[in-house]
Amino acid sequence: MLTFERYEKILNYLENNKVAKLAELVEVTDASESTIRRDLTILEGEKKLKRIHGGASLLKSKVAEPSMFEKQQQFTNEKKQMGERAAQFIQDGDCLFIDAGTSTQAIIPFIQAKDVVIVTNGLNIIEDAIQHQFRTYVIGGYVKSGTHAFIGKGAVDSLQQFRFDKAFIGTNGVDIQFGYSTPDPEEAQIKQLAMKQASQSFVLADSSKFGDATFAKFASLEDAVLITTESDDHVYFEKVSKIANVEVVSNDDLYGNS
Amino acid sequence: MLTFERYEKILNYLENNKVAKLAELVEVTDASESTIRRDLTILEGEKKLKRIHGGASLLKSKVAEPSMFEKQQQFTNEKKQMGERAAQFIQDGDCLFIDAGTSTQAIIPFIQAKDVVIVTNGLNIIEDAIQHQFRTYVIGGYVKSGTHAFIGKGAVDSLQQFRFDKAFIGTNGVDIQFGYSTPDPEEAQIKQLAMKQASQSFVLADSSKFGDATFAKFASLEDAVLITTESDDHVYFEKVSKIANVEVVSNDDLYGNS
DNA sequence: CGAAAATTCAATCAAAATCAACCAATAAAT
DNA sequence: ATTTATTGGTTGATTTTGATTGAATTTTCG
Repeated sequence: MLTFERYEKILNYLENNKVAKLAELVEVTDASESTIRRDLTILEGEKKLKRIHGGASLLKSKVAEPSMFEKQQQFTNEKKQMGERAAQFIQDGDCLFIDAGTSTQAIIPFIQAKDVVIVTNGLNIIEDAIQHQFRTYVIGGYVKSGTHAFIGKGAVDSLQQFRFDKAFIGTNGVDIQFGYSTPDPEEAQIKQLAMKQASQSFVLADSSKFGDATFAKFASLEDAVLITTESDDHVYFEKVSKIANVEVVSNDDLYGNS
Repeated sequence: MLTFERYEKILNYLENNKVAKLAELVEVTDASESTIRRDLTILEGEKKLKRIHGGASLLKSKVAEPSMFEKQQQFTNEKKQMGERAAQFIQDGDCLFIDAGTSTQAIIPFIQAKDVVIVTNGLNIIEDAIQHQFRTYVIGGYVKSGTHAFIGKGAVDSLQQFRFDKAFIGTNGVDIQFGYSTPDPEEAQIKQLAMKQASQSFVLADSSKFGDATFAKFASLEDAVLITTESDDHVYFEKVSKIANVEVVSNDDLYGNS
Protein backbone atom coordinates (compact mmCIF):
# COMPACT_ATOMS: atom_id res chain seq x y z
CA MET A 1 0.00 0.00 0.00
CA LEU A 2 1.24 3.45 -0.90
CA THR A 3 1.87 6.04 1.73
CA PHE A 4 -0.69 8.30 0.18
CA GLU A 5 -3.33 5.61 0.29
CA ARG A 6 -2.63 5.00 3.93
CA TYR A 7 -3.17 8.66 4.69
CA GLU A 8 -6.48 8.49 2.90
CA LYS A 9 -7.54 5.47 4.90
CA ILE A 10 -6.61 7.07 8.15
CA LEU A 11 -8.45 10.28 7.37
CA ASN A 12 -11.41 8.39 6.06
CA TYR A 13 -11.61 6.28 9.18
CA LEU A 14 -11.49 9.43 11.24
CA GLU A 15 -14.28 11.02 9.24
CA ASN A 16 -16.50 8.13 10.15
CA ASN A 17 -15.49 7.62 13.73
CA LYS A 18 -14.44 11.07 14.97
CA VAL A 19 -11.67 9.45 16.98
CA ALA A 20 -9.44 6.49 16.32
CA LYS A 21 -7.21 4.41 18.50
CA LEU A 22 -3.80 3.54 17.27
CA ALA A 23 -4.60 -0.17 17.20
CA GLU A 24 -7.67 0.48 15.06
CA LEU A 25 -5.64 2.33 12.49
CA VAL A 26 -3.04 -0.40 12.48
CA GLU A 27 -5.83 -2.85 11.82
CA VAL A 28 -7.35 -0.79 9.03
CA THR A 29 -4.12 -0.03 7.23
CA ASP A 30 -2.17 -3.22 7.86
CA ALA A 31 0.84 -1.12 8.74
CA SER A 32 2.96 -1.19 11.83
CA GLU A 33 2.45 0.89 14.92
CA SER A 34 5.54 2.93 14.17
CA THR A 35 4.33 3.76 10.72
CA ILE A 36 0.98 4.89 11.96
CA ARG A 37 2.61 7.06 14.58
CA ARG A 38 4.71 8.68 11.91
CA ASP A 39 1.68 9.18 9.72
CA LEU A 40 -0.23 10.82 12.52
CA THR A 41 2.65 13.16 13.20
CA ILE A 42 2.75 14.16 9.56
CA LEU A 43 -1.00 14.52 9.14
CA GLU A 44 -1.18 16.58 12.28
CA GLY A 45 1.47 18.84 10.82
CA GLU A 46 -0.79 19.28 7.81
CA LYS A 47 -3.68 20.11 10.12
CA LYS A 48 -5.67 17.18 8.85
CA LEU A 49 -6.24 15.74 12.29
CA LYS A 50 -5.31 16.13 15.91
CA ARG A 51 -3.20 13.67 17.79
CA ILE A 52 -4.46 12.57 21.15
CA HIS A 53 -3.01 10.14 23.61
CA GLY A 54 -3.70 6.71 22.23
CA GLY A 55 -4.62 7.77 18.74
CA ALA A 56 -6.06 10.69 16.82
CA SER A 57 -9.22 12.74 16.49
CA LEU A 58 -10.81 15.00 13.96
CA LEU A 59 -9.95 18.64 14.23
CA LYS A 60 -12.51 20.51 16.24
CA SER A 61 -13.11 22.74 13.32
CA LYS A 62 -12.82 22.74 9.60
CA VAL A 63 -13.04 26.51 9.53
CA ALA A 64 -10.08 28.78 9.82
CA GLU A 65 -11.23 30.68 12.84
CA PRO A 66 -11.88 27.99 15.38
CA SER A 67 -13.65 30.21 17.84
CA MET A 68 -16.68 30.81 15.70
CA PHE A 69 -17.09 27.24 14.62
CA GLU A 70 -16.45 25.88 18.04
CA LYS A 71 -19.26 27.93 19.41
CA GLN A 72 -21.36 26.34 16.76
CA GLN A 73 -20.26 22.91 17.89
CA GLN A 74 -20.70 23.79 21.49
CA PHE A 75 -24.32 24.69 21.33
CA THR A 76 -25.70 24.10 24.72
CA ASN A 77 -28.71 21.96 25.04
CA GLU A 78 -30.58 25.09 26.00
CA LYS A 79 -29.66 26.83 22.80
CA LYS A 80 -30.55 23.81 20.72
CA GLN A 81 -33.93 23.58 22.34
CA MET A 82 -34.61 27.27 21.88
CA GLY A 83 -33.48 26.96 18.29
CA GLU A 84 -35.77 24.03 17.69
CA ARG A 85 -38.75 25.82 19.22
CA ALA A 86 -38.06 28.94 17.21
CA ALA A 87 -37.85 26.94 14.00
CA GLN A 88 -41.33 25.58 14.60
CA PHE A 89 -42.77 29.00 13.87
CA ILE A 90 -41.25 29.08 10.43
CA GLN A 91 -43.47 28.22 7.46
CA ASP A 92 -42.89 27.45 3.83
CA GLY A 93 -42.05 30.52 1.82
CA ASP A 94 -41.19 32.71 4.78
CA CYS A 95 -38.74 35.55 4.49
CA LEU A 96 -36.69 35.54 7.67
CA PHE A 97 -34.33 37.94 9.33
CA ILE A 98 -31.89 36.11 11.54
CA ASP A 99 -29.84 38.24 13.87
CA ALA A 100 -26.13 37.68 14.45
CA GLY A 101 -25.29 35.50 17.41
CA THR A 102 -25.12 31.92 18.51
CA SER A 103 -28.64 31.72 19.92
CA THR A 104 -30.16 32.59 16.60
CA GLN A 105 -27.63 30.47 14.77
CA ALA A 106 -29.02 27.46 16.61
CA ILE A 107 -32.29 27.89 14.75
CA ILE A 108 -30.92 27.07 11.33
CA PRO A 109 -30.33 23.34 11.63
CA PHE A 110 -33.95 22.91 12.69
CA ILE A 111 -35.59 24.76 9.84
CA GLN A 112 -37.67 22.21 7.98
CA ALA A 113 -39.70 24.63 5.89
CA LYS A 114 -38.94 24.88 2.18
CA ASP A 115 -38.30 27.92 0.02
CA VAL A 116 -37.27 29.92 3.02
CA VAL A 117 -35.28 33.07 2.36
CA ILE A 118 -32.82 34.11 5.02
CA VAL A 119 -31.51 37.63 5.49
CA THR A 120 -28.87 38.15 8.11
CA ASN A 121 -26.31 40.51 9.55
CA GLY A 122 -24.17 37.78 11.09
CA LEU A 123 -21.10 36.16 9.64
CA ASN A 124 -21.74 32.92 11.50
CA ILE A 125 -25.31 32.83 10.24
CA ILE A 126 -24.21 33.13 6.62
CA GLU A 127 -21.94 30.16 6.89
CA ASP A 128 -24.60 27.98 8.43
CA ALA A 129 -27.34 29.15 6.11
CA ILE A 130 -25.23 28.36 3.08
CA GLN A 131 -24.29 25.01 4.45
CA HIS A 132 -27.96 24.22 4.76
CA GLN A 133 -28.55 25.45 1.23
CA PHE A 134 -30.97 28.20 2.01
CA ARG A 135 -31.34 31.21 -0.23
CA THR A 136 -29.28 33.67 1.73
CA TYR A 137 -28.99 37.44 1.62
CA VAL A 138 -26.62 39.58 3.58
CA ILE A 139 -27.03 43.14 4.65
CA GLY A 140 -23.89 45.20 4.22
CA GLY A 141 -22.08 47.16 6.85
CA TYR A 142 -19.13 47.35 9.13
CA VAL A 143 -17.99 44.06 10.54
CA LYS A 144 -17.89 44.44 14.28
CA SER A 145 -15.11 42.55 15.93
CA GLY A 146 -16.19 40.14 18.61
CA THR A 147 -19.76 39.43 17.59
CA HIS A 148 -18.97 39.58 13.86
CA ALA A 149 -22.24 41.37 13.30
CA PHE A 150 -22.68 43.79 10.43
CA ILE A 151 -23.65 47.21 11.72
CA GLY A 152 -23.58 50.89 10.88
CA LYS A 153 -24.98 53.00 8.10
CA GLY A 154 -24.45 50.42 5.40
CA ALA A 155 -26.37 47.87 7.39
CA VAL A 156 -29.24 50.24 8.01
CA ASP A 157 -29.47 51.22 4.36
CA SER A 158 -29.42 47.60 3.27
CA LEU A 159 -31.94 46.53 5.82
CA GLN A 160 -34.46 49.09 4.69
CA GLN A 161 -34.67 47.33 1.36
CA PHE A 162 -36.28 44.28 2.96
CA ARG A 163 -39.53 43.18 4.54
CA PHE A 164 -39.69 40.03 6.64
CA ASP A 165 -42.35 37.59 7.68
CA LYS A 166 -40.45 36.79 10.83
CA ALA A 167 -37.43 38.23 12.60
CA PHE A 168 -35.37 36.23 15.08
CA ILE A 169 -33.34 38.41 17.39
CA GLY A 170 -30.81 37.78 20.12
CA THR A 171 -30.53 39.93 23.21
CA ASN A 172 -28.27 40.58 26.17
CA GLY A 173 -30.91 41.69 28.61
CA VAL A 174 -34.56 40.99 29.35
CA ASP A 175 -35.89 43.48 31.85
CA ILE A 176 -39.48 44.14 32.82
CA GLN A 177 -39.06 47.89 32.83
CA PHE A 178 -36.32 48.38 30.25
CA GLY A 179 -37.38 45.66 27.83
CA TYR A 180 -34.83 44.06 25.52
CA SER A 181 -31.39 45.59 25.41
CA THR A 182 -27.84 45.10 24.16
CA PRO A 183 -24.59 46.91 24.99
CA ASP A 184 -23.89 48.31 21.52
CA PRO A 185 -26.28 51.05 20.30
CA GLU A 186 -25.36 50.27 16.72
CA GLU A 187 -26.35 46.67 17.12
CA ALA A 188 -29.50 47.80 18.87
CA GLN A 189 -30.33 49.97 15.91
CA ILE A 190 -30.15 46.99 13.57
CA LYS A 191 -32.25 44.80 15.82
CA GLN A 192 -34.87 47.54 16.17
CA LEU A 193 -35.05 48.14 12.47
CA ALA A 194 -35.23 44.44 11.64
CA MET A 195 -38.15 44.07 14.03
CA LYS A 196 -39.85 47.05 12.50
CA GLN A 197 -39.56 45.52 9.05
CA ALA A 198 -40.91 42.18 10.23
CA SER A 199 -44.53 41.12 10.57
CA GLN A 200 -43.69 39.07 13.62
CA SER A 201 -40.67 39.13 15.89
CA PHE A 202 -39.10 36.54 18.14
CA VAL A 203 -36.44 37.21 20.76
CA LEU A 204 -34.27 34.35 21.95
CA ALA A 205 -32.85 34.62 25.44
CA ASP A 206 -32.12 32.05 28.06
CA SER A 207 -33.45 32.85 31.52
CA SER A 208 -30.07 33.98 32.82
CA LYS A 209 -30.67 37.24 30.98
CA PHE A 210 -33.75 37.99 33.10
CA GLY A 211 -33.45 41.23 35.02
CA ASP A 212 -30.47 42.42 32.99
CA ALA A 213 -30.69 45.88 31.48
CA THR A 214 -27.76 46.79 29.29
CA PHE A 215 -26.97 50.08 27.62
CA ALA A 216 -29.17 50.22 24.55
CA LYS A 217 -32.81 49.24 24.49
CA PHE A 218 -34.14 48.00 21.19
CA ALA A 219 -37.63 46.82 22.03
CA SER A 220 -40.21 46.43 24.77
CA LEU A 221 -41.15 43.02 26.07
CA GLU A 222 -44.53 43.08 24.37
CA ASP A 223 -43.02 43.70 20.95
CA ALA A 224 -41.91 40.14 20.41
CA VAL A 225 -42.48 36.52 21.24
CA LEU A 226 -39.89 35.61 23.84
CA ILE A 227 -38.35 32.17 23.49
CA THR A 228 -36.60 31.33 26.71
CA THR A 229 -35.70 28.60 29.18
CA GLU A 230 -37.11 27.67 32.57
CA SER A 231 -36.07 30.09 35.26
CA ASP A 232 -35.28 29.53 38.90
CA ASP A 233 -36.74 32.93 39.65
CA HIS A 234 -40.36 31.95 39.25
CA VAL A 235 -41.60 35.30 40.47
CA TYR A 236 -39.72 37.24 37.81
CA PHE A 237 -40.65 34.67 35.22
CA GLU A 238 -44.33 35.12 36.00
CA LYS A 239 -44.05 38.86 35.70
CA VAL A 240 -42.40 38.55 32.32
CA SER A 241 -45.08 36.13 31.20
CA LYS A 242 -47.73 38.67 32.04
CA ILE A 243 -46.20 41.15 29.64
CA ALA A 244 -44.62 39.14 26.84
CA ASN A 245 -45.86 36.20 24.86
CA VAL A 246 -43.47 33.61 26.24
CA GLU A 247 -42.47 30.26 24.79
CA VAL A 248 -40.49 28.29 27.32
CA VAL A 249 -38.34 25.24 26.76
CA SER A 250 -36.80 22.95 29.32
CA ASN A 251 -33.27 23.83 30.31
CA ASP A 252 -32.29 20.29 31.16
CA ASP A 253 -28.79 19.75 30.00
CA LEU A 254 -28.98 16.10 29.17
CA TYR A 255 -25.69 15.86 27.37
CA GLY A 256 -23.63 17.70 29.89
CA ASN A 257 -22.64 20.40 27.45
CA SER A 258 -21.59 23.59 29.05
CA MET B 1 4.63 0.78 -28.31
CA LEU B 2 5.11 4.45 -28.93
CA THR B 3 6.14 6.73 -26.16
CA PHE B 4 3.02 8.79 -26.57
CA GLU B 5 0.81 5.72 -26.23
CA ARG B 6 2.53 4.84 -23.00
CA TYR B 7 1.82 8.27 -21.62
CA GLU B 8 -1.83 7.86 -22.54
CA LYS B 9 -2.01 4.51 -20.83
CA ILE B 10 -0.42 5.82 -17.70
CA LEU B 11 -2.71 8.82 -17.49
CA ASN B 12 -5.73 6.72 -18.30
CA TYR B 13 -4.87 4.26 -15.61
CA LEU B 14 -4.52 7.10 -13.17
CA GLU B 15 -7.88 8.56 -14.12
CA ASN B 16 -9.50 5.29 -13.18
CA ASN B 17 -7.54 4.49 -10.08
CA LYS B 18 -6.54 7.86 -8.60
CA VAL B 19 -3.21 6.36 -7.59
CA ALA B 20 -0.94 3.83 -9.25
CA LYS B 21 1.96 1.81 -8.04
CA LEU B 22 5.00 1.56 -10.21
CA ALA B 23 4.56 -2.18 -10.64
CA GLU B 24 0.99 -1.68 -11.84
CA LEU B 25 2.09 0.73 -14.51
CA VAL B 26 4.83 -1.63 -15.60
CA GLU B 27 2.18 -4.30 -15.91
CA VAL B 28 -0.17 -2.11 -17.91
CA THR B 29 2.39 -0.74 -20.32
CA ASP B 30 4.72 -3.71 -20.65
CA ALA B 31 7.63 -1.35 -20.27
CA SER B 32 10.50 -1.56 -17.84
CA GLU B 33 10.65 0.03 -14.45
CA SER B 34 13.21 2.54 -15.62
CA THR B 35 11.07 3.66 -18.50
CA ILE B 36 8.07 4.18 -16.31
CA ARG B 37 10.14 6.19 -13.88
CA ARG B 38 11.30 8.41 -16.70
CA ASP B 39 7.75 8.79 -17.94
CA LEU B 40 6.52 9.79 -14.53
CA THR B 41 9.25 12.38 -14.21
CA ILE B 42 8.27 13.86 -17.55
CA LEU B 43 4.54 13.78 -16.95
CA GLU B 44 5.00 15.38 -13.59
CA GLY B 45 6.95 18.15 -15.28
CA GLU B 46 3.92 18.70 -17.50
CA LYS B 47 1.68 18.84 -14.43
CA LYS B 48 -0.30 15.86 -15.64
CA LEU B 49 0.22 13.91 -12.45
CA LYS B 50 2.05 13.97 -9.17
CA ARG B 51 4.79 11.54 -8.32
CA ILE B 52 4.64 9.94 -4.95
CA HIS B 53 6.95 7.44 -3.37
CA GLY B 54 6.10 4.12 -4.93
CA GLY B 55 4.19 5.43 -7.90
CA ALA B 56 2.05 8.36 -8.94
CA SER B 57 -1.25 10.01 -8.15
CA LEU B 58 -3.64 12.37 -9.81
CA LEU B 59 -3.14 15.99 -9.01
CA LYS B 60 -4.94 16.84 -5.83
CA SER B 61 -7.21 19.30 -7.53
CA LYS B 62 -8.75 16.49 -9.56
CA VAL B 63 -9.11 14.09 -6.68
CA ALA B 64 -11.48 16.21 -4.66
CA GLU B 65 -12.86 19.67 -4.99
CA PRO B 66 -11.40 21.28 -1.91
CA SER B 67 -13.77 23.05 0.39
CA MET B 68 -13.44 26.75 0.94
CA PHE B 69 -11.38 26.17 4.02
CA GLU B 70 -9.10 23.68 2.41
CA LYS B 71 -8.50 26.02 -0.47
CA GLN B 72 -7.53 28.56 2.08
CA GLN B 73 -5.01 26.19 3.58
CA GLN B 74 -3.79 25.00 0.27
CA PHE B 75 -2.74 28.26 -1.23
CA THR B 76 -0.39 27.38 -3.99
CA ASN B 77 2.98 28.96 -4.06
CA GLU B 78 1.80 30.86 -7.10
CA LYS B 79 -1.13 32.37 -5.26
CA LYS B 80 1.01 33.27 -2.30
CA GLN B 81 3.51 35.01 -4.51
CA MET B 82 0.82 36.89 -6.38
CA GLY B 83 -0.73 37.84 -3.06
CA GLU B 84 2.57 39.09 -1.75
CA ARG B 85 3.22 41.15 -4.84
CA ALA B 86 -0.26 42.63 -4.77
CA ALA B 87 0.15 43.57 -1.13
CA GLN B 88 3.23 45.60 -1.96
CA PHE B 89 1.06 48.16 -3.73
CA ILE B 90 -0.94 48.82 -0.61
CA GLN B 91 -0.08 51.89 1.44
CA ASP B 92 -0.98 53.16 4.87
CA GLY B 93 -4.48 54.52 5.03
CA ASP B 94 -5.68 52.91 1.81
CA CYS B 95 -9.29 51.99 1.30
CA LEU B 96 -9.31 48.67 -0.51
CA PHE B 97 -11.87 46.64 -2.32
CA ILE B 98 -10.99 42.98 -2.25
CA ASP B 99 -12.98 40.73 -4.55
CA ALA B 100 -14.29 37.32 -3.48
CA GLY B 101 -12.04 34.40 -4.34
CA THR B 102 -8.94 32.62 -3.21
CA SER B 103 -6.46 34.57 -5.33
CA THR B 104 -7.46 37.81 -3.71
CA GLN B 105 -7.71 36.16 -0.33
CA ALA B 106 -4.02 35.37 -0.56
CA ILE B 107 -3.26 39.08 -0.42
CA ILE B 108 -4.48 39.58 3.11
CA PRO B 109 -1.75 37.83 5.08
CA PHE B 110 0.82 40.00 3.33
CA ILE B 111 -0.71 43.38 4.03
CA GLN B 112 1.76 45.27 6.17
CA ALA B 113 0.24 48.72 5.83
CA LYS B 114 -1.57 50.18 8.81
CA ASP B 115 -5.00 51.77 9.04
CA VAL B 116 -6.13 49.92 5.98
CA VAL B 117 -9.86 49.65 5.41
CA ILE B 118 -11.10 46.60 3.58
CA VAL B 119 -14.39 46.38 1.74
CA THR B 120 -15.32 43.04 0.27
CA ASN B 121 -18.05 40.94 -1.29
CA GLY B 122 -16.52 37.63 -0.31
CA LEU B 123 -17.33 35.50 2.68
CA ASN B 124 -13.85 34.03 2.78
CA ILE B 125 -12.31 37.49 2.65
CA ILE B 126 -14.32 38.68 5.63
CA GLU B 127 -13.09 35.85 7.78
CA ASP B 128 -9.48 36.45 6.91
CA ALA B 129 -9.71 40.22 7.17
CA ILE B 130 -11.20 39.97 10.62
CA GLN B 131 -8.61 37.48 11.71
CA HIS B 132 -5.94 39.97 10.70
CA GLN B 133 -7.77 42.71 12.58
CA PHE B 134 -8.41 45.04 9.69
CA ARG B 135 -11.32 47.40 9.66
CA THR B 136 -13.69 45.48 7.49
CA TYR B 137 -16.83 46.43 5.65
CA VAL B 138 -19.12 44.14 3.72
CA ILE B 139 -21.36 44.95 0.84
CA GLY B 140 -24.75 43.33 1.09
CA GLY B 141 -26.38 41.11 -1.43
CA TYR B 142 -27.36 37.61 -2.35
CA VAL B 143 -24.89 34.94 -1.30
CA LYS B 144 -24.01 32.96 -4.37
CA SER B 145 -23.46 29.30 -3.71
CA GLY B 146 -20.12 28.00 -4.79
CA THR B 147 -18.01 31.13 -4.81
CA HIS B 148 -19.76 32.58 -1.75
CA ALA B 149 -19.63 35.98 -3.34
CA PHE B 150 -22.25 38.59 -2.57
CA ILE B 151 -23.98 39.70 -5.74
CA GLY B 152 -27.18 41.22 -7.08
CA LYS B 153 -29.04 44.46 -6.50
CA GLY B 154 -28.17 44.73 -2.84
CA ALA B 155 -24.49 44.37 -3.62
CA VAL B 156 -24.64 47.02 -6.32
CA ASP B 157 -26.49 49.46 -4.09
CA SER B 158 -24.04 48.94 -1.27
CA LEU B 159 -21.02 49.23 -3.48
CA GLN B 160 -22.09 52.58 -4.82
CA GLN B 161 -21.70 54.02 -1.34
CA PHE B 162 -17.94 53.51 -1.45
CA ARG B 163 -14.85 54.89 -3.15
CA PHE B 164 -11.60 52.93 -3.11
CA ASP B 165 -7.95 53.73 -3.45
CA LYS B 166 -7.29 50.29 -4.86
CA ALA B 167 -9.40 47.40 -6.03
CA PHE B 168 -8.08 43.84 -6.20
CA ILE B 169 -10.09 41.65 -8.51
CA GLY B 170 -10.01 37.99 -9.45
CA THR B 171 -10.82 36.75 -12.93
CA ASN B 172 -11.53 33.55 -14.84
CA GLY B 173 -10.21 34.67 -18.20
CA VAL B 174 -7.49 36.92 -19.58
CA ASP B 175 -7.93 37.37 -23.31
CA ILE B 176 -6.26 39.89 -25.57
CA GLN B 177 -9.42 40.68 -27.49
CA PHE B 178 -12.08 40.04 -24.85
CA GLY B 179 -10.18 41.34 -21.85
CA TYR B 180 -11.05 40.11 -18.37
CA SER B 181 -14.09 37.91 -18.00
CA THR B 182 -15.96 35.66 -15.59
CA PRO B 183 -18.79 33.18 -16.17
CA ASP B 184 -21.42 34.92 -14.04
CA PRO B 185 -22.73 38.26 -15.33
CA GLU B 186 -23.80 39.26 -11.84
CA GLU B 187 -20.31 38.75 -10.52
CA ALA B 188 -18.96 40.63 -13.51
CA GLN B 189 -21.24 43.53 -12.65
CA ILE B 190 -19.76 43.75 -9.17
CA LYS B 191 -16.20 43.55 -10.41
CA GLN B 192 -16.85 46.23 -13.00
CA LEU B 193 -18.46 48.55 -10.51
CA ALA B 194 -15.74 48.04 -7.94
CA MET B 195 -13.11 48.95 -10.52
CA LYS B 196 -15.09 52.01 -11.51
CA GLN B 197 -15.18 53.18 -7.92
CA ALA B 198 -11.45 52.61 -7.46
CA SER B 199 -8.62 54.95 -8.32
CA GLN B 200 -6.44 52.03 -9.29
CA SER B 201 -7.33 48.45 -10.11
CA PHE B 202 -5.36 45.21 -9.94
CA VAL B 203 -6.40 41.93 -11.48
CA LEU B 204 -4.88 38.72 -10.16
CA ALA B 205 -4.70 35.79 -12.56
CA ASP B 206 -2.17 33.03 -12.94
CA SER B 207 -0.96 32.50 -16.48
CA SER B 208 -3.17 29.44 -17.02
CA LYS B 209 -6.04 31.89 -17.54
CA PHE B 210 -4.32 33.38 -20.58
CA GLY B 211 -6.37 33.07 -23.73
CA ASP B 212 -9.54 32.15 -21.85
CA ALA B 213 -12.63 34.17 -22.61
CA THR B 214 -15.63 33.32 -20.45
CA PHE B 215 -19.17 34.59 -20.69
CA ALA B 216 -19.17 38.02 -19.12
CA LYS B 217 -16.50 40.64 -19.71
CA PHE B 218 -15.94 43.09 -16.91
CA ALA B 219 -12.89 45.05 -18.06
CA SER B 220 -10.33 45.49 -20.80
CA LEU B 221 -6.74 44.52 -20.25
CA GLU B 222 -5.59 48.12 -20.06
CA ASP B 223 -8.03 48.93 -17.26
CA ALA B 224 -5.96 47.31 -14.54
CA VAL B 225 -2.54 46.23 -13.43
CA LEU B 226 -2.31 42.52 -14.12
CA ILE B 227 -0.53 40.46 -11.49
CA THR B 228 0.27 37.08 -12.94
CA THR B 229 2.76 34.23 -13.11
CA GLU B 230 5.34 33.23 -15.67
CA SER B 231 3.81 31.69 -18.75
CA ASP B 232 5.06 28.96 -21.02
CA ASP B 233 3.41 30.72 -23.92
CA HIS B 234 5.91 33.52 -24.26
CA VAL B 235 4.31 34.84 -27.43
CA TYR B 236 0.94 35.35 -25.80
CA PHE B 237 2.59 36.72 -22.71
CA GLU B 238 4.42 39.35 -24.76
CA LYS B 239 1.20 40.37 -26.46
CA VAL B 240 -0.51 40.79 -23.12
CA SER B 241 2.41 42.80 -21.81
CA LYS B 242 2.04 45.19 -24.70
CA ILE B 243 -1.49 46.01 -23.67
CA ALA B 244 -1.66 45.68 -19.91
CA ASN B 245 0.65 46.83 -17.18
CA VAL B 246 1.91 43.45 -16.06
CA GLU B 247 3.53 42.43 -12.80
CA VAL B 248 4.89 38.92 -13.06
CA VAL B 249 5.96 36.61 -10.26
CA SER B 250 7.80 33.32 -10.54
CA ASN B 251 5.55 30.31 -10.75
CA ASP B 252 7.95 27.94 -9.08
CA ASP B 253 5.93 25.59 -7.01
CA LEU B 254 8.35 24.69 -4.32
CA TYR B 255 5.96 22.76 -2.17
CA GLY B 256 4.49 20.58 -4.84
CA ASN B 257 0.98 21.82 -4.35
CA SER B 258 -1.18 21.42 -7.34
C1' DC C 1 -3.55 11.49 47.72
C1' DG C 2 0.61 9.00 45.91
C1' DA C 3 3.20 4.96 44.34
C1' DA C 4 3.18 1.07 41.23
C1' DA C 5 1.60 -0.97 37.00
C1' DA C 6 0.25 -0.55 32.44
C1' DT C 7 0.03 1.81 28.42
C1' DT C 8 1.59 4.95 25.05
C1' DC C 9 5.14 7.70 23.28
C1' DA C 10 9.49 9.38 20.75
C1' DA C 11 14.00 8.11 19.28
C1' DT C 12 17.01 4.97 17.18
C1' DC C 13 18.54 1.36 14.07
C1' DA C 14 18.71 -2.21 10.62
C1' DA C 15 16.16 -4.24 6.84
C1' DA C 16 13.43 -3.60 2.88
C1' DA C 17 11.70 -0.96 -0.79
C1' DT C 18 12.20 2.61 -3.91
C1' DC C 19 14.76 5.94 -6.27
C1' DA C 20 18.12 8.51 -9.47
C1' DA C 21 22.18 8.04 -12.11
C1' DC C 22 24.79 5.61 -15.10
C1' DC C 23 25.92 2.34 -18.87
C1' DA C 24 25.37 -0.73 -22.59
C1' DA C 25 22.17 -2.39 -26.09
C1' DT C 26 18.75 -1.52 -29.38
C1' DA C 27 16.05 1.16 -32.56
C1' DA C 28 15.45 5.22 -35.36
C1' DA C 29 17.15 9.04 -38.12
C1' DT C 30 20.40 11.37 -41.04
C1' DA D 1 27.49 4.05 -41.86
C1' DT D 2 27.31 7.16 -38.34
C1' DT D 3 24.85 9.64 -35.17
C1' DT D 4 21.00 10.29 -32.10
C1' DA D 5 17.29 8.93 -29.12
C1' DT D 6 15.12 5.53 -26.42
C1' DT D 7 15.13 1.51 -23.71
C1' DG D 8 16.26 -1.98 -19.97
C1' DG D 9 19.37 -3.42 -16.54
C1' DT D 10 22.65 -2.40 -12.73
C1' DT D 11 24.59 0.31 -9.19
C1' DG D 12 24.82 2.86 -4.94
C1' DA D 13 22.07 6.38 -2.55
C1' DT D 14 17.78 7.66 -0.49
C1' DT D 15 13.42 6.82 1.60
C1' DT D 16 10.30 4.13 4.05
C1' DT D 17 9.30 0.68 7.20
C1' DG D 18 8.97 -2.30 11.45
C1' DA D 19 11.11 -3.59 15.65
C1' DT D 20 13.30 -2.27 19.96
C1' DT D 21 14.55 0.72 23.53
C1' DG D 22 13.97 3.77 27.43
C1' DA D 23 11.19 7.87 28.61
C1' DA D 24 6.76 9.92 29.36
C1' DT D 25 2.03 9.53 30.25
C1' DT D 26 -2.14 7.53 31.98
C1' DT D 27 -4.49 4.33 34.83
C1' DT D 28 -4.92 1.37 38.76
C1' DC D 29 -4.81 0.38 43.35
C1' DG D 30 -3.42 0.83 48.07
